Amino acid sequence: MNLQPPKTRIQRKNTEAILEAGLEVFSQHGFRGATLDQIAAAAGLSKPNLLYYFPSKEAIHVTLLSQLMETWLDPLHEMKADGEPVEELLAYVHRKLQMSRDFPRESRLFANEIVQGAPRMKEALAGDLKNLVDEKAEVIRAWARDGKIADIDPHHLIFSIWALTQHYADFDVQVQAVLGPGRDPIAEAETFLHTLFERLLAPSRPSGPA
Amino acid sequence: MNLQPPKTRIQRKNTEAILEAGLEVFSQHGFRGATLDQIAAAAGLSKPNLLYYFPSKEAIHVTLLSQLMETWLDPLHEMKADGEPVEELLAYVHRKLQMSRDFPRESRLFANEIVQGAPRMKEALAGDLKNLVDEKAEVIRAWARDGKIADIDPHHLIFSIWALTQHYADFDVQVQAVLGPGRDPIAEAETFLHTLFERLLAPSRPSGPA
DNA sequence: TATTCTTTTGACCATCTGGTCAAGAACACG
DNA sequence: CGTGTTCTTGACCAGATGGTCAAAAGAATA
Repeated sequence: MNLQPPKTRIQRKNTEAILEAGLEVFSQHGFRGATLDQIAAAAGLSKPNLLYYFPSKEAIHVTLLSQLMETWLDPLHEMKADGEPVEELLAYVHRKLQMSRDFPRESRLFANEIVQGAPRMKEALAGDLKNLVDEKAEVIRAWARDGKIADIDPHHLIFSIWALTQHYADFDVQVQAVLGPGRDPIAEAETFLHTLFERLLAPSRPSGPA
Repeated sequence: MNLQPPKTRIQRKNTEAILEAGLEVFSQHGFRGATLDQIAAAAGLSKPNLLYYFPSKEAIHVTLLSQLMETWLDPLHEMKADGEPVEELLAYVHRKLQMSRDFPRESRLFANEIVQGAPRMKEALAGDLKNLVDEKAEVIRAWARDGKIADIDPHHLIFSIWALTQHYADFDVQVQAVLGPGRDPIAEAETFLHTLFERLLAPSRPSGPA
């Protein structure tokens, strides 16, 4: 078992290479679809060498998943109760969409895991994730109560943000196939989603300070 | 190789059982994650017997996928240019959400395939799917031009319907984990999505006959 | 340079998995 | 009932795959 922070320079380099390779391969083929040989090759190591750094295939996967969880929750964490509600929510949408652009593999790794029933993540979902979402849902509910945004279900609002933004990473092949070549799906999505959430969130009877 | 429509009663029964089992197993584990033994067991057959009806694992998968494609496009097909625009679109959302409720395995089978790059479906996506979507996008564009609905990108509108409805099937574990027990996610989604699309589609300056 | 600790690897293994095959069981039908 | 056809299965196989191990090669340190 390795220590949490790799000690030597060479250890750090190789564990990083393995995780990068694992991300690449797992996100493309899923856990069972990925092979140690693929990952080893992608990391530029021999299979036994790879297993010198991680005790098993599953260990690599688990490490990736738990690292990912933090990155994944970050954008939601950044949404602050004391900001301007619509702005805060639109900014959250923006951050999530940027993640689809910048970290599509991470998104697909996550998607693969969830679609298949999250066998290795259920606790995290019902734990950290649920807690954070519940907390932010309360913030959103308060905004709605104050008439700052429309009165909609906060949980489903958050789901809709996830669904709409991650779609552009997870279903990228489909999006590309349907749109055809020469387009920038995420740039277009930026505009579209801005409009969508602006309209969805606009309070019925605006209560304006300013 | 089997004839398209299974001849004998027993052939029909077994091929059906196999496809049902395949759907169950593939949708839960993905193509590579599924094993012939699992499928055979789920179908109540021995592995060699299963291979008497389908020449290979891939053949089962392909059969499922192509059958699925039709079912999948149906709800969009039903959206008619001569209906009331907002109604037609909301009805489409409704149908898609019902599919998430009634055919979650089909949705996940599809999701698995797309997330992993659609290795066995790319042609279908760029062919039938793109054609249908382009056609319906034109209908939507016309509605927008006539001021019947808001002027938004039709392709991304369709993507948003897919993303939002399929999310409740594909990411069901996550939705359940976050919402906690004792709720009916899809019933709630029905309300939420109705509101969302109503607001999104409402034309800026209503052009009303009636 | 000698010694020790870390890193790397070739050879190997047990198991799993997709798929084959020949022979037996069940069935349809005259 | 007899016979040809369809259906089913136990035994088997080759290749892939996750993982082991002992020994070699490379740092690091003295």
